Amino acid sequence: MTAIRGARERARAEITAAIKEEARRQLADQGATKLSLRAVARELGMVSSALYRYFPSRDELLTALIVDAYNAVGDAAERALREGGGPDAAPLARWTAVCRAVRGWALAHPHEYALIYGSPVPGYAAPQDTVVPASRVGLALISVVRDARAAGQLRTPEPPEPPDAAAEVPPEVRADLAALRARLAEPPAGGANGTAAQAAAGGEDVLNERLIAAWAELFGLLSFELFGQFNRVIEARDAFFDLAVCRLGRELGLRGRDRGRDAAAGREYV
Amino acid sequence: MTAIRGARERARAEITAAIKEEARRQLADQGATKLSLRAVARELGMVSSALYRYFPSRDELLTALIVDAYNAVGDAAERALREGGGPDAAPLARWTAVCRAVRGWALAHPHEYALIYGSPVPGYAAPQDTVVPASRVGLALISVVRDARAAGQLRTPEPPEPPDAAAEVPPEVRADLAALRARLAEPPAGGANGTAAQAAAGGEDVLNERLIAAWAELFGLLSFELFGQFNRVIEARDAFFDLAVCRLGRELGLRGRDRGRDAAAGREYV
DNA sequence: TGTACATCAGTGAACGCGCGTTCACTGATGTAC
DNA sequence: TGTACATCAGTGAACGCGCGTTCACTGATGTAC
Repeated sequence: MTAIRGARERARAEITAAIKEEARRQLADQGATKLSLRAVARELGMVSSALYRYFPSRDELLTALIVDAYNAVGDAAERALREGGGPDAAPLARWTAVCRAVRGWALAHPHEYALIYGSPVPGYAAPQDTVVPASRVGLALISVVRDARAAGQLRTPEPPEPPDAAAEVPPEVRADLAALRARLAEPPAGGANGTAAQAAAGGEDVLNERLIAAWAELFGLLSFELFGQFNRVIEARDAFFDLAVCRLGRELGLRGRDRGRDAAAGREYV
Repeated sequence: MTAIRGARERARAEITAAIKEEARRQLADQGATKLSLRAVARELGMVSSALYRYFPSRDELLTALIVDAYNAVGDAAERALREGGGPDAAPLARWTAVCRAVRGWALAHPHEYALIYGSPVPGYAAPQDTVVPASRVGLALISVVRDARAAGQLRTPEPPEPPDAAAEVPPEVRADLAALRARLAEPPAGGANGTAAQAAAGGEDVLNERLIAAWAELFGLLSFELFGQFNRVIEARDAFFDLAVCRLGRELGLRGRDRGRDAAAGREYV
């Protein structure tokens, strides 16, 4: 990756970008299924076969758009994590900042949202390249909770009332959660982190289940809003979303007031 | 609607049903966007133009499938409401029964699920006919809470801890919730129910916000499971779903144990 | 009960369209000596 | 610095496909008298 590249290489990068840009435009117009190589080429003043110099097939172009979309929403979430006050801000404020950033991106790019969080495109199988970008929003949400705990700003969830055996996290789920923790664990500083991790695990299962469910709820709210299920049900979309994610964060045990709730209503969503 | 109809009318109903059935089959194979009148006709041994005797366009056929899908999942939810023990069963058990029924249908009919809860089909605008069927699952969930309250089986939600002004339901959302309550209210038995409804409203807003958010979370969980977001994250799908909806129900204040949690793991979903 | 007419289901051909992908090709841009 | 060759971007035509929808038509099924 030299800073100065040959003219050919530069041209290639530019045209690749132009193709993706035009493809995104058509995506926003018509949705993923209507996206066609021919139409993109036509709009760019090229002949359709020329696109094959840049993308070996329509599916590869789609994959590139999917990766870009995951990265765009991931960027938005991570920016909110930093600019929402950094690790020192009130955890609840960070949580809602991330949620609002994701919603802001989704409202601004509904078809890209549908591309990655809606029905899978028929006949298209997501390749491995999408896995890491796809996880960025989830990781941002996890960061909020982690940082809060590190700062002693996390209440421990109250046991259910009345106590109920069904509230315990069953072993299969515990295994999933343990695998996740292992995957997310930073490389160990000391030697044996396995046992330490296991010791800490028991108390965390309930929290982690809530966190994953909150992650699903966030996108459930967005999908309902964007895909029309809230039509004739909830019209005060901004306020309802704020209220719901604020409650969610509080249920996770995040401390702090949700500063900026009013300020966010109008301008924060572009 | 006479019970005995002419042969023509009967044939018409049968063929209409056969068309929808074949269309559903293709939907399950390839998804909504690939559904084509020509392919349906071909499979039924008809010529493509013959379908226009039954559906004036592809969009009308799609609409019929959408309505059918909403009704199918609505049926499943309502059946669970009745067979999950009726109004006298423990509210939490009824709640999880409805949630599981919805999931069971979704897993059995993923493409129909995607048709109604996934990305909107581009260029297709859902007509008014879909509104009522689309609301049936939500109404079933509401019933659980209503019946529980009527039976004194509903805990009132605890105020947030620490008390937070942001936790109060803002006026715009209160207006939406009031409109919903009005729409759902049974015709008044006495004369002036307006004031009585208003009096009861204040205490209900928090509950109703949670209920709608729970509704969104239910489908957020299902969409994540069906659309692939849980891949490499949660593999114990049954157990995780049960755990999450059980907690959800408890957070709503529904009393009772979640009976049948173990029994449900394997067989209940078909 | 029988006949004359209207209604309807289904046919087959056609219109016009857009799509993804392949292939042999022409020039222009880069590279090695 | 100049020349010979290789690499690459883009062209234009073509293949083969499937789609939604229209239209004039043929028979069969129903209805009114």
